[in-house]
Amino acid sequence: MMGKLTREAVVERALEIGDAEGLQAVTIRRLAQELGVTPMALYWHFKNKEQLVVGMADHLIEGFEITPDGSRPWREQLRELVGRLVRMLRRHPCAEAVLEEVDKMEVPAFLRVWDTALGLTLRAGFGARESCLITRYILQGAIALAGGSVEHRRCGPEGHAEHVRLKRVRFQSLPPDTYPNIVRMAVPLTERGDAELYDTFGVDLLLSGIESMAARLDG
Amino acid sequence: MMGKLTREAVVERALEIGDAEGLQAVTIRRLAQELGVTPMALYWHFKNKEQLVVGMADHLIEGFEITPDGSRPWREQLRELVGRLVRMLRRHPCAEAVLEEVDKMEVPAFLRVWDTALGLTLRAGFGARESCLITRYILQGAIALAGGSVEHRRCGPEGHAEHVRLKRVRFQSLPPDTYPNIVRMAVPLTERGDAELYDTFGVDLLLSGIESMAARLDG
DNA sequence: ACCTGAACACCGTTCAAGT
DNA sequence: ACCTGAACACCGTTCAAGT
Repeated sequence: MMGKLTREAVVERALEIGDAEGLQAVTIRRLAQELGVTPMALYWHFKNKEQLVVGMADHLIEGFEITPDGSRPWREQLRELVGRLVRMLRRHPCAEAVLEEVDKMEVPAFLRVWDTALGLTLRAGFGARESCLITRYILQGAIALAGGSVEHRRCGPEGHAEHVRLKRVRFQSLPPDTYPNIVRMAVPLTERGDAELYDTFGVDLLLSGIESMAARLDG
Repeated sequence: MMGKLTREAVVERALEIGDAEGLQAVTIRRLAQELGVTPMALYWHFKNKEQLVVGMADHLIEGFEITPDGSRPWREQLRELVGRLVRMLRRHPCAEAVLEEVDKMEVPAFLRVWDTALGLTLRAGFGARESCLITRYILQGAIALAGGSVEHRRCGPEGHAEHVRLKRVRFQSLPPDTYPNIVRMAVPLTERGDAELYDTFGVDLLLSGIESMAARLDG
C-alpha cells in the first residue's frame, strides 16, 4: 500500500488503537487489517505480541531526555522525571495498561528512567535496598496515580461526559449506609478533567514521602 | 462429582490457578475442566468472565474487617488498612493482576475499603478533591508496591530461585555505560524475599507522604 | 434450578511457500 | 528481506435443549 510497513508505523498504529479503544482492542489481526496487510506480516517485525507491546512501551517512554546532572539537587531532578511520566500518562490513555502488562526489564527506555531514578535516590543518601524499593515505589506510584486520572476515549468527548455521568449515578445509587462517604463524594470522585491537581498535589504527594524519609536519614 | 458447583468453589479454584500460574492461566475452559464440568456450567454462576474476576477480587479483599473507630487516630487506622492490603497482596501472587484488571467499582469489598479510607482522610482535614486523590494514591500505591515484591510461583520454590538468578544475570549483562546503576545494583534489585522491608519501610513511605501533606494543612 | 452439546466468531502462532 | 495462505490450538459466548 502507501509506504512501507515499518516497526515504528506498526507501533504508532497500535498506540492509536489503544488510546482510542483500550489496549484489549489492540490485536494482531485487527492491527494487520488496519495496516492493509496480512496478520503474519507483523511476525516479521515482531517475534510475538508480547514484543509488540514492549515496542509500544518503549515508544511511549522514549525521548524523555533525562540528563543526570550532578550539580542540581536530586529532589528537583526526581520531580522533573516524575512530572514527565505523569504528563505522558495523561496524554496516552492506554499507557497505564501498556506499562502494567509489559515486562519492564524488556523496555530499554524504561530501564533508562529506572537507572536515572536509582542514581538520584542513591545520591540522596538511601541504602541500596531502600533505593530499590523507593524507585519501584515512585515509578509504579506515578503510573498508578496518573493512570487513575484518565478515562478511555471510547467515543470522543461527548461519550466521555456521558460515561462520567453514568459512573456518578452508579456511585450515588449505592446503599448509603454501607458506603456513606462514596455516596456523599460521588461528584468529586468522578471529576477527572482536573489535570492541575494531579500535576501539583499528586506529584507533591509522591515526592514528599521520599523527602520525609530522606530527612530522617539526615536527622 | 464430589460436592456441588458453587460460586465460592469456582472463585477459590480460580485463585489457586492464578496464584500458581498467573492470571492469564485462569480461563473459563481450563477452570471448567479442573472442576470436572462443562465450560457453559460456569455461565450459570457468573454472567461472564469479567464477573468471575470481580468475584476473585471480592474474595481477596473480603473479611478485612475494617472498623472505623472515631477514637483512634486516623494515621494509625490508615496504616492498619494499608498493612492488611499489603500482606494480602503478598500472600496471593495473582492479587495485583486481579485488582488491576477488574473494574473496582464492581467489587463491594473494595468499595468498603475505599469508603473507609475516604472517611479517614476527610477526618485528617483534607478537602474533598484532595481526599479523592489521596485515597486513590494510597490504595493504588499499596497494590503497586506490594505487587512488586511478588514473583509468580510457577514451579515451586526451586523454580523461583532459578528465576531470580536468571533475572539477575540479565541485569548484570546489560551494557554498563548506559545502565550503570542497574548493573551495579543487580543483586539488591532482584532480592525480593525481603518481606520485612516492605511491611515497615514500604508502608512508612506510602504514609509519610500523606502525613507530611497533612502537616502542611495544620501549619 | 442447574447443567450439557453444538456452534460461532474471535484469538495468537507455526510452517511452508511465494517474490 | 519481506510478505502470503492455509492450518492449528486455543479463547469467550450464545442458544436451544436436556434433567
